[in-house]
Amino acid sequence: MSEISLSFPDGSKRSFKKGLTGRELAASISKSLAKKAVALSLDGRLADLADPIEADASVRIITRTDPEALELIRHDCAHVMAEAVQGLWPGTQVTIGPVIENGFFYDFAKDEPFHPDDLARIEARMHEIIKRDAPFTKEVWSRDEAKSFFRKKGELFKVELVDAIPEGEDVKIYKQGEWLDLCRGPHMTSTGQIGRAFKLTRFAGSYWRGDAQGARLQRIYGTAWASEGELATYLKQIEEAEKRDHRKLGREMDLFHFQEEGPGVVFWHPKGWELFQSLINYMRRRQNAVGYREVNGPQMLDKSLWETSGHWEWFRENMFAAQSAGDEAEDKRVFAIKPMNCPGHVQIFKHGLRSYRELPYRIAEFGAVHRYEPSGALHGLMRVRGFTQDDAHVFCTEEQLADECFKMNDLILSIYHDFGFDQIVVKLSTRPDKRVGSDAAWDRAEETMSQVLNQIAERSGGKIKTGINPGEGAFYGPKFEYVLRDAIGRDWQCGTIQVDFNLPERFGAFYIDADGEKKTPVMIHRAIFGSMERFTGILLESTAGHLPLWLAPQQVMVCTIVSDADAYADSVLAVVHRAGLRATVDLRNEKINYKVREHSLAKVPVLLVVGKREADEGTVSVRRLGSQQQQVMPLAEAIAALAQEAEPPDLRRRRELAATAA
RNA sequence: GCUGCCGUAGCUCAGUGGUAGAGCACUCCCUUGGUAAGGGAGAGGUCCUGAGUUCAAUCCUCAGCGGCAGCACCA
Repeated sequence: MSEISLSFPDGSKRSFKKGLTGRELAASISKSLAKKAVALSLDGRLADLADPIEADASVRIITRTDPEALELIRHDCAHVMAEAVQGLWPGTQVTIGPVIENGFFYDFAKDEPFHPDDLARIEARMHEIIKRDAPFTKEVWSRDEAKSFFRKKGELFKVELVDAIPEGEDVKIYKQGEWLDLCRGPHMTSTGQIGRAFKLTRFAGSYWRGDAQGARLQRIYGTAWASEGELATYLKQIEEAEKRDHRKLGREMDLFHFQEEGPGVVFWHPKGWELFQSLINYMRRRQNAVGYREVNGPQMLDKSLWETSGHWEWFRENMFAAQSAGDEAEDKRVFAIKPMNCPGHVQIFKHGLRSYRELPYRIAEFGAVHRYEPSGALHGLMRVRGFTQDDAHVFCTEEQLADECFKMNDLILSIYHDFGFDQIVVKLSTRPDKRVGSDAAWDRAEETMSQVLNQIAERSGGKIKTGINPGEGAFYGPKFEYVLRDAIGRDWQCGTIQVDFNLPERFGAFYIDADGEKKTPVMIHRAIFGSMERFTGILLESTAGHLPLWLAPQQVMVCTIVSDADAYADSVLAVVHRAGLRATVDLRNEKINYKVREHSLAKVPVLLVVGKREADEGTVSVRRLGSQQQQVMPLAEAIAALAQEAEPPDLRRRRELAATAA
C-alpha cells in the first residue's frame, strides 16, 4: 500500500493512496467540485476522471468552464455526431473525428451523399443523445478483440486504425450508452456535459488519410462551445469575416472582376489597377534603394529551357504551353508560358561574362506568371492562374549567402511593418522527397539557412517567431516562408527566400573569380508580397476595404450639397489634384445623404462636402470614412493635412531623413 | 482534380412544364435638399452552353463550362 503526493494549483500538496481516481480526488475536495468536474489535468495532460492516478503529479480538476474543457466538449460532440449519423443511416462507417480550431469534424464512409437538410436532422438527433446523458465509459481491449469486433460490424476503417496504433499503446474503447468508438480519449463523464452550444456548419468531401488516391469520405464540420453566448459570438465572427471577403469588397469598391472565359485570371478595373500600381511603385522604390535593378523577361520561352530548369519534369501538369495557332506556321516548337521568372533571370545573368566584382548581382521583376492551378484551388485573388510576382534573384558567392539573407530579411520585415503587419513567423522548409541536386549541396544550404534562421529570431529580440516545415522545400532548394498575421488574426504566407545551389549549375551559369577561375554562383530567389494579386486581397480583407490613405485608389470625393456650389466644387477639385491626391467630384442632382451613403459604401476615405456656406467662406466640410462626424476647415489647411497623410511611408522617411541631414 | 451544392437583369435574389418577376444600380423628369437611400416614369434578360425526354423545357435527364464550401494540390 503506497502513497502518492499530489500538488494542487494553489501550491499545496497532499498525500493520497496510489490508484485514486480523479473522481475520488474531486470528491475529497468538495462535493460541488465533484459534481462539476469533467476531467483531470495530470501534469498538464488531460485524463479521464475515472483514470487511477499512479504516481506523484501536479493535478487540477477540470470543470466545464475551464479553457481545457473546450477540447473535450468538441471531441465529445464529434462522438455524439458519429452516433447520430450511424443511428440515422445504419451501415455508415465512421473513420476519424478530431478536434480542430473552433470545432470538430468527423469523416464518414457512406454510399449516399449527405443532403444539406441532413445537418438539421443530425443536430436534432445529437440533442436527443445529449439529453439522454449516458456516461462515457472506457474499456481497454486486446488488438485482436477490437479488430474482430470492428470487422464483424463492417467497420473496416476502424480495423485499419487499430492496426495503426503503435505497439505498447492501449487499444481504448469509449462507450456512450449503446454506442462505442475506438478513441484515444479522454472524454468528459457523460454526454449531457456537452450542452447545447454547438452547430453543424457544413459538409464536404475528404479523403481517407488525406490521400487523393485513397477512399473518398464525407466530412461533416461542426463548431462547439462551452456556452451559447460563445457560440453566438463565434457565429457572429464568421459573419464579420464574410463581410470582409475581398471578392465582395472588390465588387463594391469597383476594383476588379472575374468572368467565365477567364477562370482564375483577373480583370483589373481602373481603381483596382491604381491600387495595384501603388503597391508596385512602393516595392520598386524599396528594392531599388537597396541595390536591386529591375528587368523584364519574356512571357514565354521554348520548352527546352524549362526542361533544363527541371520545371517541365516536376510541374508540367501545371504549366500552360503555347504554339502558333496557324496551320501553316513554320515554327512548330512548343513554348511554355512562364510559371516562374528564374530561368529568364538566369539567362540575363549568363549573358556576357560576369566578374566576381559584380556579385551580389541583384535583379528584380514584377513578373506576370501563369500556372494551371487545379480548378478547385481557385479562390478570388488569393489563388489565381495568372498573377504578378514581386520576384527577385540574387546571384552571389556562398560566402555572401548569409549576409544576403539577412539583408532580405530586414527588407521584408520593414516592408511588412509599413503595412501594419508586425506579427511575423519565419518558417524554414527543408528538402522534399522529390528534388534535384546532391545531398551534399542540400546539407550546405540547410545548414546555412538554419543558422540564419536562428539569428533572425535572436536579432528580433524574440519578436519574430520561427519554425520548421520538414520536407516542404522547393525542388531546387530549401526556403524561408514569411507568414504574417492580419487584423482579424488570420495567417498568410507571403514572402519567401529560397536558396538554390542547383539551377545555376543546371543552366551552366558562372562568373570569373578573383583567381581567374570559373565559379558557379549561388542563387537566391525571393519575393516579398509573393503574389501582387494575393497581397491585394489580403490587404482588402485585413483592412475591410478601409485602405490607408496612401493606398486608396480614390482618396477624395468632392460632393456638392446644392448646385450653386458646383463651380466652387470644381475649384476645390483642382486644388486637390494639384496637391497630388486622387480625387473626383460628385455634382449629381442627389441629396447629400445619398452621396455620403454611396461613397461610404464604396470606401472612399475622404469626403469633402461643399455647400453654399463653404463656397462663401472658402472652406470644406471633411468627413472621414468610418466617422459620423465632420469638420469644417479652410480649404488650404485641409488639403495640406491630407497631402501629408497620403505620403507613402518610405517617401516620408526619406524626406524626414533629408531634412535632418540638411 | 475529388465530393456536395449552385448558375434567372450590372448586383442581391424570388419564381413556374405553356418563352419571366422584385429591390438596388442605370436613363429621363420633378425636386436644390446640410452629412448613410426624396418622388415619379423608363429602359434592361438566348433564365450558363449543348444534347435528350415532351405537343411544349428557364424548370425534368445527361454531358460540358463556370462559381461556392471542404478535401487534395501550391515551383
